[in-house]
Amino acid sequence: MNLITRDTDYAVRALCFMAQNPERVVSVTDLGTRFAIPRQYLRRILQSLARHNILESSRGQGGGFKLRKHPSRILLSDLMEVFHGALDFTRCVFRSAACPNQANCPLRKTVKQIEKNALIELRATTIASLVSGHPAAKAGRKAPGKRPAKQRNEKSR
Amino acid sequence: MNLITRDTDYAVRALCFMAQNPERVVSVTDLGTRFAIPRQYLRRILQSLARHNILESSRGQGGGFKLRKHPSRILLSDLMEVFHGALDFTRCVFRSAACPNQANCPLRKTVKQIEKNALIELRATTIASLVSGHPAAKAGRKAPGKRPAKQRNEKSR
DNA sequence: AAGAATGATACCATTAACATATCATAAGGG
DNA sequence: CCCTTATGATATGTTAATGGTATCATTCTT
Repeated sequence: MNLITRDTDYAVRALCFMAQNPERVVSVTDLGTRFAIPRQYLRRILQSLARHNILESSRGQGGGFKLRKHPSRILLSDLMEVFHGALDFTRCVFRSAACPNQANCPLRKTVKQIEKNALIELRATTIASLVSGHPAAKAGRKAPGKRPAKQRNEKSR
Repeated sequence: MNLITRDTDYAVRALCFMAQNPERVVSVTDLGTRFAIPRQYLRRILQSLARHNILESSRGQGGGFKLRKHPSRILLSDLMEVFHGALDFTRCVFRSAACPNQANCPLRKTVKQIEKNALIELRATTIASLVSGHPAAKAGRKAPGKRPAKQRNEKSR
């Protein structure tokens, strides 16, 4: 029942740093020591972000990662989706055949609505807004930028 | 990252049935077959609710459970708290010493605010609102009733 | 006294979360 | 050219949360 998992948390820290140091290519080793994040773990996270076109990577000596997108185009919800797949607060419970009235289950409906509202806020939160300290927007504001085509997440393999 | 776990789901189904059949004492066996919920599992759930004064239980032949509170006084958030303890979407991640700037971490702040909004909606959702099909309230409405003293949840033992 | 119910609690299985290890490949500097 | 430093990909291990079962004790009704 935790909204933000460690993957997302670590990703945010790394991305915020990169947003504050654009152009610079940062290695996992650097970031790992800087934020006291387990090296291999952070590495897998950044590799995922690279696969999802959020980061750009370069190999070899002097290699590392840098942002591929503008910080205002990297949404908190994007990161969560990279690690968990499409956000769905009602996932397992209702998907199971156990629930007889899938279609008009009142609990399902309610939770879906709550999820929808939370999603609006998660989409309003970007790396740029986190860096600037502006508390993003209250629900209702439209997040900037076009939403690109859906991509596979790191679990579904 | 799932808001509603099976405990909560099963609890809601059982409580909704009881709300529609007040005065009636229902046994676990009855509810279990009625909703195709594993008997022992449901039993543990209802026992928890009884310990938390949401249900009233009677033992022996003809015994079972019935509501101790009016359905409008049973909040969805109450049920979630019974099974998970105080709701905290930012639990582990930020609690860990790993985060250097606990106090003014921008991600933490943002997620706290999102949590707060979700909580308002979870508190506006009651067994009564679920039964009636009225989609509870939009964020901002005050949930009815006084909040009783804090109780231990089922995990912290 | 028998049977049907809950109270309490111990136990087990599965899955998700968190983390590490390793082999392959690529780039740069001596 | 080879050594070092980096990522790409992926296999494996560990711990905690979730979902579920079993059992003994107690209580109430008949």
